[in-house]
Amino acid sequence: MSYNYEYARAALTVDCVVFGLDDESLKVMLIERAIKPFKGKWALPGGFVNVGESLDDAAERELREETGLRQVFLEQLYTFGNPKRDPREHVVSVAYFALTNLEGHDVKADTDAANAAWFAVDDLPQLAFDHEAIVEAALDRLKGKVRYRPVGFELLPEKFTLTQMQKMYEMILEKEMDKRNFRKKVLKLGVLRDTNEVQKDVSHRAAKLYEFDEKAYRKLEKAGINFEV
Amino acid sequence: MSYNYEYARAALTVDCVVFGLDDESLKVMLIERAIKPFKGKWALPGGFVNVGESLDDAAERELREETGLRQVFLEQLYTFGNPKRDPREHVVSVAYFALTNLEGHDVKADTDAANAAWFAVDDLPQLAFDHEAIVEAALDRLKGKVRYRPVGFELLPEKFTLTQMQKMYEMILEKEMDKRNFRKKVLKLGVLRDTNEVQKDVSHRAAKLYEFDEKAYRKLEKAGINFEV
DNA sequence: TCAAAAGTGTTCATCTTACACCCATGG
DNA sequence: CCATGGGTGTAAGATGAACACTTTTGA
Repeated sequence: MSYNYEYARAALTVDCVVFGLDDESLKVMLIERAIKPFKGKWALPGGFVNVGESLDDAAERELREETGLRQVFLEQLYTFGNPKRDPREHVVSVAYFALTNLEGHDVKADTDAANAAWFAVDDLPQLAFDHEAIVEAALDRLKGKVRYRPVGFELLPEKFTLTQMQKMYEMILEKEMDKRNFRKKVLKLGVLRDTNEVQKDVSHRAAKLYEFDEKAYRKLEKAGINFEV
Repeated sequence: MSYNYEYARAALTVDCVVFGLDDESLKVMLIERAIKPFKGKWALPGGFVNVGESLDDAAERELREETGLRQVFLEQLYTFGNPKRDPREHVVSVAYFALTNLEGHDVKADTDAANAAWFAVDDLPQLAFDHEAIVEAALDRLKGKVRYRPVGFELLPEKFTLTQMQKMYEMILEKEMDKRNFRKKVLKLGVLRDTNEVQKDVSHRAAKLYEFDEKAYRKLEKAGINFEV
């Protein structure tokens, strides 16, 4: 089977920058390429968009196929179209960025990717294609977005402590924050619900656990009050 | 001549949302389609991306070819890939948004477009394809961006009065601002250079003319001080 | 009883907002 | 001399930044 067009066409792919967080650092998921070009190099999960398939669907599908991840927060980032970015031919890639909580997402490359793993964003291996630039753009977007949109919660477990939340902001924004001011500010926002539970199995005073209250957030958003950390 | 691929490929286009400003309103440039589909309907300037051509180049080229505009501020916005957005086949469009000052840019459709004209954003005709959604996205981006990036200056003449600048913000953000507070704030930012010139041919006290001081802005940006209106 | 992290208020400086009148110019 | 927009300051309230000690818990 083959397809014929009057004019030449670039190929179209999606690539996903998936962020995860643990105690140590902000991480990105990479897969080891099983095929040429850049065979053996680390790259972002992604692949070709099918004709008739929306871009969002393609990103979701590739993520599922290559990393086993589903139902993560996924948002279009930017489209990379430099004709030299792929050595084979002109391949335009629509990049997505995704946030997920690392806990319980042990990655197994359950498909044709050779291998999948999390890497700290400040210690990435050399990447295939222009994927370094894509990760860079995703990081910029994350940094810009996290301060005025409640996206960071996707990186945390469902129930989290204020200290975990503060550390998330500190890791993403790469600056330290004052504990008292941080708590005052986020509690005043009114989007955290106290679960009346506390941490278990910690060898110090157990912290309260909070949840992000999506409904409350939507209400505030409609009222024109804006989230800002 | 024809081109052959092993897998089907979507077509790739760019579309540009070009904003301009006059005393009355924020405007968008549209062209009347000379060919099917949607022949006779208004649409965003744009067209097919050539293989081997970068997306930015394609956007610039299409803008030049279809509207005669050059050297406008042009930035990638979002990529629209719904397979149904073009009735012919799956066409993925990378949308750009552009800012230009309307003065002296009399549009002449100097090419194959039937006609080109400016329309107030709050009074657009029915548009071809999903171009309404694209304009919407561009407006959202403009509103979000103008408050913390000095992009609005692209919409003003090179030398402008503070009142013109204030009106620009009021039109984009759709809310009124206090004259004294506005002036205090923007002058304190330190990115406006007083040209020592004043308006001519006005039948009232002539206002001072200012220029945007790009160098000063870059310095402040490097120092980590951020622009915010 | 010690180590480790949780939790909590006040002060000072800065920024935001609201608000009204005189000035310069051309017709 | 009048119409039109240009230009200016102050006070009150809200917000942001700096800062240190006590509490709880498990080992």
